Amino acid sequence: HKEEKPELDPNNPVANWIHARSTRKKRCPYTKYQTLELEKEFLFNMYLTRDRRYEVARVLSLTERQVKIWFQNRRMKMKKMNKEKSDSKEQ
Amino acid sequence: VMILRSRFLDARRKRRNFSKQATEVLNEYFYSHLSNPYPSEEAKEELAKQCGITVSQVSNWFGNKRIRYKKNIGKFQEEANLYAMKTALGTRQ
DNA sequence: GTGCGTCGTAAATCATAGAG
DNA sequence: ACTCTATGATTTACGACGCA
Repeated sequence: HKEEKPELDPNNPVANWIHARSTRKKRCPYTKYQTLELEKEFLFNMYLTRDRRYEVARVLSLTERQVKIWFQNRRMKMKKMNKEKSDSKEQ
Repeated sequence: VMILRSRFLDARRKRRNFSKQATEVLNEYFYSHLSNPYPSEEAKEELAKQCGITVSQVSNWFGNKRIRYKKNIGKFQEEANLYAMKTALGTRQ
C-alpha cells in the first residue's frame, strides 16, 4: 500500500503509518455563509464548470482549489448518505 | 409504521458509545496490528459484523484511534500492554 | 503532460454521552 | 445534579491513482 509520507524510523510502531506532509494546510472551518452558498451551488449542480468555480471562489473568498475539493468531498458525502439509506432498507 | 420507522431512524442518529464488547474487539485488532492498523474493506466488514456496527463506524473508530494514539502514545501504554498480553495468552496453543 | 474524477485517509473540530 | 473529558461523527485538505 501507498503512503502520503512514510516516516522512516526503526522501532517506532507508528513509523510506517500514513502521515500528512508538514506542508499541508491546516483545516480551516468555513463560515456558515460560505457553507450555505456552497450547498446552494451544489443543489444547482453537483459538478462545477470552470466558470462557476471561479465565480463561487471569488464571491466566497476561497481559492478555486478549495471550491473544487469542497465539491469532491460533498459528492462523497452524498454517496455515503445514499448508501446508508439503501443499507437501512434491506433489513 | 412510517412514524415508528422514522422514529427508529431518528433514534439511530443519537450517538451512543459502543458496547464494551465491541470496543474490546476493535482494540484487539488495533493493538495486534499496531505497525499497520489499516484494516482492509473485508476486515472492516468482518469487524463491523462482530461489533454490530456499520463499516463506516469501523472506519471512524480506526481513524480516531490512530490519531489519538499517535498524539499521546504514553496515555495508551497501559491499554496497549493489556491487549498485548491478551493476544499473547489467546495465541499460545 | 494537464486536469478533474473517486477513494481512503490525516488532522482538526464539532457535539454530547456519560464517567466521575 | 453538574462538570468536563473521552468518544463518535463531521469537516477540510491531500496523496495515490484513474481516465479522457
